Amino acid sequence: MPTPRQLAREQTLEEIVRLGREQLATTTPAELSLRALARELGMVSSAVYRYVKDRDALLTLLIVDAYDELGAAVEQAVAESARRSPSRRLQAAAQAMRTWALREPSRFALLHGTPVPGYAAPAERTVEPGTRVAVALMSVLEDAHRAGRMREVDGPLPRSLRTDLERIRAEYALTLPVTNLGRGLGLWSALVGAVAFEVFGQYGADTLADPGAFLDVHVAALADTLGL
Amino acid sequence: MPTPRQLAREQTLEEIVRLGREQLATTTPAELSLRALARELGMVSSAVYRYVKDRDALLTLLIVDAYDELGAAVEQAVAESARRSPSRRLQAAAQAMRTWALREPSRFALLHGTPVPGYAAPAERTVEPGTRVAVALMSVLEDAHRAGRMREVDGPLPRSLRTDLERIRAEYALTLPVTNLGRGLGLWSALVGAVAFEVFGQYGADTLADPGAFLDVHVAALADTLGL
DNA sequence: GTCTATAAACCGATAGAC
DNA sequence: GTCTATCGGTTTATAGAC
Repeated sequence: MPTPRQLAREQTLEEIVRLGREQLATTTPAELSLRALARELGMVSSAVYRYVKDRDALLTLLIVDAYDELGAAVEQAVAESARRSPSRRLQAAAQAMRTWALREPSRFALLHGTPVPGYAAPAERTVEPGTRVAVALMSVLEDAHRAGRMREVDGPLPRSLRTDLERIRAEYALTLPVTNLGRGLGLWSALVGAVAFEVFGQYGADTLADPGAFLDVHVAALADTLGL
Repeated sequence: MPTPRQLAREQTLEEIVRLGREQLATTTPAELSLRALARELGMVSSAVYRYVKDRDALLTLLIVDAYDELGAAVEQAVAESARRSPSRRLQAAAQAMRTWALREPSRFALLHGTPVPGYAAPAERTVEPGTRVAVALMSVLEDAHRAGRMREVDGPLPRSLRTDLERIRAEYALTLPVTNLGRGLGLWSALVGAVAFEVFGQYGADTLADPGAFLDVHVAALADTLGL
């Protein structure tokens, strides 16, 4: 039973996140300013501290918010493509990520760009949302494996890497071979890399007329290495 | 025939770049401060404007500097591994990039992290150094192709993508098939993505005990899609 | 080419009255 | 919970004397 007071507080917090997102549109995460936020809120600077402990807490709020939105977008793409081929599902996931990142470049940068010096995300709040995209990608691989649509890829793995992958496999109750899981992790970073290249403008201004089409081709090639 | 005046100026400019690099170690590119630079230089703030037009010019200086150093490191790895297999050469290039990025995380972030809002790199100064890594990677593929160690990968390419790739192929006087060139571009972004994941700490604190080993395995898989 | 001084902003964070 | 006032910094950039 939330008191009216708590409701108002909740609402203000949402407003803070909303305005924080807006602020990110024109500044870097490292330049986020509680004071500017207060201005927009129509509050005096010190009042904000009643809602947000300090600048780092605001950052955490925004990071979790962005991870959740990106994660939801990718999960939805994966769910909606459930009846298509694994390779197509990965393409759908990649395009969902790309679309979100192009619409929200600064929030994408908050997640995958330059870390804010001196800020360390609290693991207990950011790890779970931060892995949603990876988990969604792995679920595509896992589905493919269970449906017998994925061949085991070979290649000897260094011992420590095999150990790590086996731990992850157990943690998420996966059944696919660890070699494939390893490539899946590679896929994750490759996707983020490809999207970041486009969003951050590193391909060069007019190198690619249709980066979306390139991403599809790229993902198809990556799916191939995954035994799909 | 440089006058003593010009020599001194040159030296001061080098000092500015050196101190700018140091400043990047603790701040984000967007927070680079001409004033802090002046302090370190033992100059008064306004004096710096004699050497550097404004903050953006400093940024450009540092970006070109970083691109050149990273590019040289990767080129060296490619050159030194000339007699190894194409796949090994790509691994060497990837490790060179990783090593540089881990040693210079903030300069790596300057190149591949969050763009500075409001700053647009002048193409005529940054494009050439900015493509050195990509050119080095493509040279490995081109060498492999000419030595008959690369099979043509197939896969239909969308028209506009094929056109773009053919233009690039002509521009750099490459002979490898455009399909392979396309995957090469994908390799570039995938490498940057993988290194960024590690440098920016996105794999999670203790997910991988030996990220370097993972990168080798990852690159080997990518080389496979390249027909190597 | 270096200096002082200055304009005109900005920031995080806190104390303490109401 | 909100306010004023404040501490103790920070910045880009310019004008003008030397």
